[in-house]
Amino acid sequence: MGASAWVLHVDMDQFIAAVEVLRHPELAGRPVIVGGRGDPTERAVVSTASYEARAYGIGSGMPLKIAARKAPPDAVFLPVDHEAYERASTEVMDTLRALPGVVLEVLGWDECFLGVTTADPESVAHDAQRAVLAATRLHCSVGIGDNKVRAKIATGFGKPRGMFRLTEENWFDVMGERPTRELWGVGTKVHKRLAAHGIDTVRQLADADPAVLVAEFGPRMGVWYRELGHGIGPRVVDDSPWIARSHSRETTYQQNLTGPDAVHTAVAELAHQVWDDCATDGRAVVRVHLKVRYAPFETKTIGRKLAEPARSEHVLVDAALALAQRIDSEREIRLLGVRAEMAMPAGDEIERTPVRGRI
DNA sequence: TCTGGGGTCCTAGGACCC
DNA sequence: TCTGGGGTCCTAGGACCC
Repeated sequence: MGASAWVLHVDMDQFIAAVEVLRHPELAGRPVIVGGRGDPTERAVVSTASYEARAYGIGSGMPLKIAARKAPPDAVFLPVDHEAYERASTEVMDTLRALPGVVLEVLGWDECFLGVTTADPESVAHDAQRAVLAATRLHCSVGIGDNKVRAKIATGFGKPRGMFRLTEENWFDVMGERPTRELWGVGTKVHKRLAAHGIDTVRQLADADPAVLVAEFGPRMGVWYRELGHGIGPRVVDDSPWIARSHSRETTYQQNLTGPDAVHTAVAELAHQVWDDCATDGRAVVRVHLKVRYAPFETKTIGRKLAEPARSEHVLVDAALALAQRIDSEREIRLLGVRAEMAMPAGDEIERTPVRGRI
């Protein structure tokens, strides 16, 4: 059996909760919920729940208030500590990058793709798990696939601490009868729109009329979703350094905000923070957006391209404040956000793919 | 039941030009 | 007076991901 090209998807098990338990060994075995500032009465959501907490139906993205209601008395709520997870993440990625013959593409704090040519991908997956555990005392699961889509989906079948292989050969056996929602890139909205066409399962999506999908979702996404049904996806693992296309800052207010003065102050502050992020990258700003969430939950965005790329803070702040005039400051505002798109380096003709996830 | 913060990419529709 | 067809750029909004 000769060597061939494989994609491995490495995903840390309950990463954030695991990092917290390493620092606080006395929390081992207890339901740990990390989110916001660690105060379950605030407007915030769960970043990660430990397996013990998941047993009570608590999961990522859930409002902390709901989590608090479901949690048992011995549950622990902790604040998010970005720097700690960043450090742990760097250790994990450096460890994996050092494996012989692999190309590593970072997907997020706690996951990455490894590209490797081998006759025995399971053995590489084992090496990856052992190396990460030895270096960081953290466990991970590995999906093995013949492309990124299959590797990514495979990981879920390997959790926790295991591995799973998903390829063209077993794709329909494993995924054919499962709901389209389980595909990477199909969320609740698309799941519903597909169901309206009688498409509920992965196999039905694979067999769907491309013309119907294109009419519903457009030329690019329509074609993409059908390919997802077949488990088709990109195979190239790209280790080129990440270049952010934009930076943004947003805050949800614990008490709704209202009035022009409050809006002006908040937008100026956010724009200032965004400028710091862009300045760190050393790149000019080409476009500015404002995001407003009016209570109860109506989101609006307002944007404008700058007349020319901006390299100074006051241009960004002024542009944001000009856009802020279009906010209805008489209404109750839950959230404000400022986003700056930056000029990309010349020759940014990388192929885009609807599979997202890089954060 | 109440919905964070940081991102990426896609699409619709209008303005404008030839 | 009523009016085509195509292309590009821009804004707004939506969906998804971790």
